[in-house]
Amino acid sequence: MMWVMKSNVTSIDVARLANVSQSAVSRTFTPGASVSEATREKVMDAARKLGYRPNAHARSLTTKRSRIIGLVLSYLGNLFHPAALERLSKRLQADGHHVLLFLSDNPNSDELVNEILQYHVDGIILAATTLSSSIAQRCADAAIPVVLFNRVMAKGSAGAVSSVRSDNIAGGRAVARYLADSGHERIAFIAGNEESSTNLERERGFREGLADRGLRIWARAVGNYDFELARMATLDLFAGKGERPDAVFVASDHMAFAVMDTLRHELGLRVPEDVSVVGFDNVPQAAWPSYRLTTVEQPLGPMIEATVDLLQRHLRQDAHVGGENVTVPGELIIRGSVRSAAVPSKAGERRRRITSTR
Amino acid sequence: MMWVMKSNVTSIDVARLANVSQSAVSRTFTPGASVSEATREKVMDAARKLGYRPNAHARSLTTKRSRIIGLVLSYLGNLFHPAALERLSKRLQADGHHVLLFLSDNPNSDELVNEILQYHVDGIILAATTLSSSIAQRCADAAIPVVLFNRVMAKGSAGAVSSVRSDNIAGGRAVARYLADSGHERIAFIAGNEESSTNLERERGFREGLADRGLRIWARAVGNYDFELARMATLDLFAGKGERPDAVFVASDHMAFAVMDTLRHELGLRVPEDVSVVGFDNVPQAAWPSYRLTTVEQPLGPMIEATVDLLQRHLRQDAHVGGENVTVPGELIIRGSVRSAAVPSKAGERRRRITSTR
DNA sequence: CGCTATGATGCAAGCGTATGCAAATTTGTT
DNA sequence: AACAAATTTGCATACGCTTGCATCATAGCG
Repeated sequence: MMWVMKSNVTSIDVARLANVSQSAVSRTFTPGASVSEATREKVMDAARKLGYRPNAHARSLTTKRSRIIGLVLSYLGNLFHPAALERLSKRLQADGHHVLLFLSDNPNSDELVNEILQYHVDGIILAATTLSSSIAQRCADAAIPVVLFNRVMAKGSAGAVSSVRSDNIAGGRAVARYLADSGHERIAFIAGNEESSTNLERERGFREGLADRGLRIWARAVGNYDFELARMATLDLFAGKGERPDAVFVASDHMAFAVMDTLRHELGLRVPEDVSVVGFDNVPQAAWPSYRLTTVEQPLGPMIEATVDLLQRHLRQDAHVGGENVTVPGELIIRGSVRSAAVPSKAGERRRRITSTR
Repeated sequence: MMWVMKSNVTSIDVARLANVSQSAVSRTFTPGASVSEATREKVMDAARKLGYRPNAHARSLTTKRSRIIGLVLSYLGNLFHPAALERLSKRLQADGHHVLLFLSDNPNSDELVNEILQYHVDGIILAATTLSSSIAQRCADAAIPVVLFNRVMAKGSAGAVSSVRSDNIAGGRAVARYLADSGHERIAFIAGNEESSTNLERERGFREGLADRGLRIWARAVGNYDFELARMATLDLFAGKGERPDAVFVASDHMAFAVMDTLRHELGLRVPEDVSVVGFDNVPQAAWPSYRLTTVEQPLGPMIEATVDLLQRHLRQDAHVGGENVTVPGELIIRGSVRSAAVPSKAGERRRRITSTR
């Protein structure tokens, strides 16, 4: 077994050893090809002896499929991203795909597009909130399917780019109603990246929800999905000596942690007694006892499934399928960061279905 | 500019349009090849017009270098991993490499090795704490350089596999001394994965450090680098009605958060007043106000540099360089989770150089 | 037993690029 | 102006694999 460690073992070597043609070797390693059981075994034996593995580059050169998916992220600091990355990656691997990872916060991504396309990836998943949409368009132009994860195209020509996201609008609205219904009046909002579709939608839903209850955003600041900036935003919002917010809706859990920490440890305020905090994403840390953050779930499982499904569908049909936008419903996860009549038991949490946007 | 979106533009198409040979095209895109300025421009023009990008697969078929690095991780739940992944990935990209990501907690990784090797990656970075060492060996046998990140080979034949880690032994020892010197007597240890080299070394250094001060581990439990298991371990350690630990050294920050949360929110104990907690890694969250965790730094910057450097060196010399083991020194980051005479100011932290192992 | 489906096999032509070699061109030198 | 040296260019082949096509062996059927 694998005595030879010459790493450039080719199908020809195997063929020679097995006394068959090179095609036979190729066929044994091509699922669904026509090979008799006899030769298949001869080939496998020889292959094992030589430590042969088909060369993926040569293969994709002829088949024009690389079984590689390009995955683009901006950074992993926001805890939602590693979680998404991990599950996406494992899911794709399970499907026989492989993930070429691109980490880039540089929206001027001519470079990026080039490098991705050089590898003739079968598809691209764009999970970078901040990347310009033009990159998506350029990839789609190159006739390779693109699906936006957790974001949508700014507007205009959709091309062949699809998207998957949770229902940010409904989520924002649910938060607004929940906060209003539990008696809050001076409700602040801390935005993420103001350009991002996620923030836009969450804020919009939030505004609408407040309006439904005859309220409006009482104060607003921008945290740009960053921990430190969220801290500054909090200090801003609570700076004056006069009236202060009695609740803050934060556009991401990651920022919400900063907000809670700042409130508690810098401003000496209690959460939720003095001020309520709600986040968005439901990252694992939101359930940690230090935070017990009430938040809107982004249902990773369904989002991943939808993403992979879209990709698969694009791959099967060389017919140019138009872009499709999937919205997955989430739930409001009620933990302990909001003051309300009925506080859930110490470590418990309640889940509340979010009614669809319209 | 790029009117044509036929994606299979080849160097031949470009050659035709530019009135040169295919070789000329190839040469313009090969740094260091011999092309006159005149033809280079003709080629570039044509290439731009057609939207040409060299096919990476074809290229690596002939050059036998893919500019792809395989990066293997087990999971991203432990916050040290995403941080490492992000910086590694960006560093490699900056070097013109690309990252093929493999997420796998399955140590029976015949599959994994196969899939990696099919892509003829230029090198492999193994950052999965739990993966069996045999996989490293098998890759090294295939004559492709392997560097272990944040872990070392169990033992035995080193082959061409190198490793980079921080000085876990010195770190563990520094914690022991620090805890002892600040007056703790009943010092507990919560282990990570007991097989992992990181845990082995940290625990060993810790034991040695305690011995230096005439102490020994007062109680011990296993958290297996998992949040929930660390919680259980904590409950275990503090179960009895009698004497309890007055300090806990936890083998990773990620588990340390669980420990602090459990101590504070389930057991009603104060940190650091009632019990001190020290972690390992210095992940970003360790600095968050809710935790202010005293911990041992794993200096990501230097570790990344060392890793990339090793890789580069292996790539340059086709001569089979033997394995090299790099150990990067870290520092003890003193924040607020340890009771001591001099508590650092509210938000501050002190850094203390760790003297080398020997 | 002969004839036709059916499946297994081999041949050879690509897939898109890099590169050694020889020819052609430019440059430099006297 | 003539020749040597240096540089640029094109030709042709190789990289390792897949796949259409033709051939061959086998089995199925009347």
